[in-house]
Amino acid sequence: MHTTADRLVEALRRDGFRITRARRAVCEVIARAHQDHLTAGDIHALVGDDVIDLSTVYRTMEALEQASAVTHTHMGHGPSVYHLAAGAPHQHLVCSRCGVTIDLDPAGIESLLAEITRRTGFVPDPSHFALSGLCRDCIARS
Amino acid sequence: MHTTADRLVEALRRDGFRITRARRAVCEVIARAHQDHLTAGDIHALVGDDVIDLSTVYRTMEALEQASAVTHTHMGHGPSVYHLAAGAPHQHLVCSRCGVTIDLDPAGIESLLAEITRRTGFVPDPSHFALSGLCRDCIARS
DNA sequence: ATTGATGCAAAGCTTTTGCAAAACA
DNA sequence: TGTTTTGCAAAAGCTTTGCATCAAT
Repeated sequence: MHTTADRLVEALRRDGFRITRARRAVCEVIARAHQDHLTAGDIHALVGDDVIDLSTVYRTMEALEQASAVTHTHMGHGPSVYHLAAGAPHQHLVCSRCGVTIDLDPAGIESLLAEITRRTGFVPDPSHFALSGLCRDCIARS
Repeated sequence: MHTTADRLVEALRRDGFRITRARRAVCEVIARAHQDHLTAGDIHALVGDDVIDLSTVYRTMEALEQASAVTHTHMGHGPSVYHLAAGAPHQHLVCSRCGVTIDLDPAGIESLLAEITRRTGFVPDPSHFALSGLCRDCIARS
């Protein structure tokens, strides 16, 4: 039985990366919090600020992205967030007033993304940038 | 007959901002390049690096946004871009391979946005973040 | 033994801020 | 004159990089 961390480590190995203590630690942290969106700083703190360097976190995430094991999303202001590539990619909605983020299941917007492709030839990657706006609660409050 | 620059200056005045040489210069630059997406650095260079300070550009853009005369869009990597608020807001598509940006007529995505609102109560502001993906040419090349 | 990865420190890039001097109303 | 704005310089926040040392294969 493979844990998620093991699968991440395997992905790195498969892509020719060496397996180090730092990389294993990062894999364990992001596997454990696999539902969350973690910034490089979050990952650094979870591994332990004094255990590995922040630059090593960035380099490890770069390796994991190259191995197609994780992706990152730009959230506008603030830092980018990383999440596992496994599972359906989703669109992030971020409220410009209260900052809450919502993960939108891609199922319902696929045909609409296809419409963009039909008109422009452009194939969107909805998971790479968040979509800004106002959440239901902030609208209700205004 | 009012020029676009005059209209921007008026918007500032209407909002209680003082009209200074620096602000007038910024208004003229962004009015002249009204179709383009300019970064703060672009605007600074167009006004003249030695004419006003870059921080003044940022502060002027903040004032213009408060006056609802311009908006800014996050393009992911690179700096944010500013453009006139006049005219229909549009979705920016940015190619993650070649960097080209495409302005998508909002008519093409209204149904997508309405669908998101129907499901989540979230009202997206499509002009505030770009949408990443691959452009037609980069797809053809691969 | 080779090659790749790490830590550290420094820098890059975009954006923000504090403050005294200058400009506007 | 009274307040706002500017320039300058510095810093903040995120991310990248150079390089000598260390670890993995």
